[in-house]
Amino acid sequence: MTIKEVSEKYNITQDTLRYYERVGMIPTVTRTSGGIRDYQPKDLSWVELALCMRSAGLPVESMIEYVRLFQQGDSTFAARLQLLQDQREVLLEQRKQIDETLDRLNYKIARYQVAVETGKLTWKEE
Amino acid sequence: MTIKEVSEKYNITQDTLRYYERVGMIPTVTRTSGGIRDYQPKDLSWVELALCMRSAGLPVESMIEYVRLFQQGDSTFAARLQLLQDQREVLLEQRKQIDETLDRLNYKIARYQVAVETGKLTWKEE
DNA sequence: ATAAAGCCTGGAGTTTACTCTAAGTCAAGA
DNA sequence: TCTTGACTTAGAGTAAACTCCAGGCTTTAT
Repeated sequence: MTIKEVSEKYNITQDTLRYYERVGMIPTVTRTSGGIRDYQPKDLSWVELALCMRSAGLPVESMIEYVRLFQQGDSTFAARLQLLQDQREVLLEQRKQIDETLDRLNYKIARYQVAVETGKLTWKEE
Repeated sequence: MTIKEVSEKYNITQDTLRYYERVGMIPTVTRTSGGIRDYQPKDLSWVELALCMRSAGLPVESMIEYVRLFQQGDSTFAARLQLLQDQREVLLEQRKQIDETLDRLNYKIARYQVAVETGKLTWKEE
């Protein structure tokens, strides 16, 4: 699969795909004899994992570290487990923040709906 | 309340408080006759709102726009409501992404826990 | 065979959200 | 009054994550 096809499949730019590879967020992608990227299923699964992590807001650096550990082989199982658990904690905390903000937004939205209908505020400022 | 006290209360730097004010993410803070910031309850509630939005990852720019609308007065109720609803959509989507990533992380964590115990992988790569 | 399109690398540029610095002002204690 | 420490602004600097560009290969279609 060419980089163009992959970029269209996942709706990201080719530059981003090259960037992910360059910084080590995914391992080196399979190449043709001419040096052109030819994404194999294994390469795609790394791209998918990287996109999944990034879409949740996890830092590129964590993914780089995970790939680094992966490439060091089976002796890094425990370290990889720890890294994944740490990232899970980050996400749980992030989700908590989002839920708190959603509560606040919902409250304000409800008040503004009344304000829009009646033309006046039912609370003091902000 | 001095900027030092506010920064300690919310655990952010004084620089960040000044930055939020400078870019218009919160309205101008009350000053003493000498020009020094003296946060009033109303100023604090703006700081709180700003921090709440930022902690959920919402962009500074959205908050700036909200403050801008707020300062234009009662004619902007509908626009403010729309803005808040848009931000809610962003957060709901973000939470969805986080939940998907959490599912993936939990799956990998479970497998690595087995791998750490047995010393070998129970799946193919990545 | 050659032009055009697509891909390559290395490196520079951009955006967002701070963070730091410099040079100066204000305020409380000796 | 003077000094010391906190505060002020304007502007420069930084980190993260892309994004763009130049100059040069590779492949495909004519």
